[in-house]
Amino acid sequence: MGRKNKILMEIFESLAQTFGQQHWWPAETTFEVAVGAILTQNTTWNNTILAINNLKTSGLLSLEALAQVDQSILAEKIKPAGYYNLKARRLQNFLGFIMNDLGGRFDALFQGPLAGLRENLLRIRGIGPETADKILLYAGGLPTFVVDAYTRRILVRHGLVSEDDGYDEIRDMFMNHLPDDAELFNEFHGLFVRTGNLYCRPKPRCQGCPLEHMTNSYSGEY
DNA sequence: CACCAGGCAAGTA
DNA sequence: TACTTGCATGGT
Repeated sequence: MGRKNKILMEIFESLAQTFGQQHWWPAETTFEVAVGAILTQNTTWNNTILAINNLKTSGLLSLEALAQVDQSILAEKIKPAGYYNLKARRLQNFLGFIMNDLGGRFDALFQGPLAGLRENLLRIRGIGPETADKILLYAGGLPTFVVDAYTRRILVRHGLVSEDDGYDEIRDMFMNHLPDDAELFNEFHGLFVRTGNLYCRPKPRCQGCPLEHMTNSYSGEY
């Protein structure tokens, strides 16, 4: 599949070798995945779990309950995830789309051509490209690539994308040079998150990164 | 104490 | 179009 494919697969193999299977995303249901995708926006996974657990113990983690609960009550429940007023609104925007536009059928989010499904999600206030791709890939099992802050930072530090490349450019790079494989995309993103968490912080703290040996393209920020 | 986290949208010029 | 700002809790 070309040179870019080789580089990307080398990165994937190197990380997979080091960290093994990630089997991301940890959740009991696909609905929980989608809710978690919104709650985790610009927030740590740990804080997201606290919020999800509050929803579970309050019996709010279902289509009907989440669609109907008072927004201020919802906000209180998800407080640990931060931006709670904003995210309560975003969750209910998402639920409104499912109830009003999909007739309450959550699975309809994933039925039809990928591009159209993604556009539908992007029209919802509070769902941007990363959240849309997370929902489609991790809840729907559809082959779309998730680009997050870690993915971007790792690629920039390896000189594979430029600082000002947009979300879709980076996503396209993966999708144009890798096979259309949801399992691969799923694992790849999980591995980027793991690597980013451990080794690729804003202030370079890259010692011991499994990708350290690919020094030919390092830009000197290491 | 300062800084940061798996974004996104609205406001400004 | 390009840049800035608000949103907020919890861990290091």
